[in-house]
Amino acid sequence: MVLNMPKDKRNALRFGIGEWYGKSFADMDDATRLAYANFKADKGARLKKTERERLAALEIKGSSGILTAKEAARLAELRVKKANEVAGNKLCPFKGLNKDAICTKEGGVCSLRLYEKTDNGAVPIEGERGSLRALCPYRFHEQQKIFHWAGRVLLGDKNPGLVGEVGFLESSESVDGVEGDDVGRIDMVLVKSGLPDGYPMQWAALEIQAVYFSGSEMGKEFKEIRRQNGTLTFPKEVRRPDYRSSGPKRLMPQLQIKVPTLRRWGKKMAVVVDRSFFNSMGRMEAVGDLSNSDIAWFLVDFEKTSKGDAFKLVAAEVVFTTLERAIEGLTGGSPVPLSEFEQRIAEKLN
DNA sequence: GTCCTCGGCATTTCCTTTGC
DNA sequence: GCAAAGGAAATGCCGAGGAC
Repeated sequence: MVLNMPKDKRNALRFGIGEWYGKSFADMDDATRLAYANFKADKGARLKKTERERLAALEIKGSSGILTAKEAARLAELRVKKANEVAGNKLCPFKGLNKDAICTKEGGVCSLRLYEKTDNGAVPIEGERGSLRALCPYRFHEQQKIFHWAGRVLLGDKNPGLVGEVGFLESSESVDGVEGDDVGRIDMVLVKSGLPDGYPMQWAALEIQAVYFSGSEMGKEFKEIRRQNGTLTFPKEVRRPDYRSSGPKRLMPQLQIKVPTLRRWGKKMAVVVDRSFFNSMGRMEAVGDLSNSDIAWFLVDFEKTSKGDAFKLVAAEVVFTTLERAIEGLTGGSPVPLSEFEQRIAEKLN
């Protein structure tokens, strides 16, 4: 951890942009860095979900040549809107499900990376400490590797069906709410394919957790990149992956709400994080086999083989845990003895 | 002064309902 | 079929405050 080193050394290390619109920040040329820093996405040109779905449906129907005049006009209109969307935005190379999918993350920073200050600017730290910290959940969608991986491990099917946003908790009637409203959703469900009709459905829930950052807004970094004409310089501001916000605050409540129900149903929860995220948590006692677990942690690395290559997502390791051990790990510490805690209270009273 | 945690507001995304 | 409006949940981000 950065803090566990001398202060002068700490000041020479900062987190900066790891990947920007899918490309390695350290390896891109100055002109590209400058162009990205100047880029402003045209949010107004983006298609709505219903428009996107309608376009896809009409394209399929149109390929068989049986569109009505009204449908053909609508298709032409949506194609123009799609072209405008692509022209006014950057593409995301990781959203594998949609062709020409655009990046919708403000600023387009996919991941952070640690840099060391040098006389001439900065160099990225290599090795484990220099690994990418994914900021955007779509970073994990690269070529849908994680879905193939999780499907194979949990369902014995490397090409499972994918379903998003499925409501699984309904509210009770209350003064301010109506009974039956969805109050909780599972982000993604992997469904085993190819089962005979009437055969019990086999599926697993999947959560992806990227890390948020804490520190100055990225806009200040973009401003500095413009000021330096795109050269690779040491990050202007201090930022760090905010594992406390991402783990105990975001991921832990999700697991506490969803896993008990999944456990009653005899289903597993897959959680996909990068290795740095997992290592930032407290130690989790693993169980030896999927059958004894509630949660399967799918840990990924981001590697590149040579300078200039894009980083590739690599399936690194699967760790099986119970919910209880996962909560202990996410909490990230062991309680102090009661006597020590009461001593601390006494010190604050004095 | 710097770093880290965490509370909470803002924004995004999605779903449902309604009316044309 | 489509768009607009409204609401809910999830996510993203900022900044205050405490520790060092």
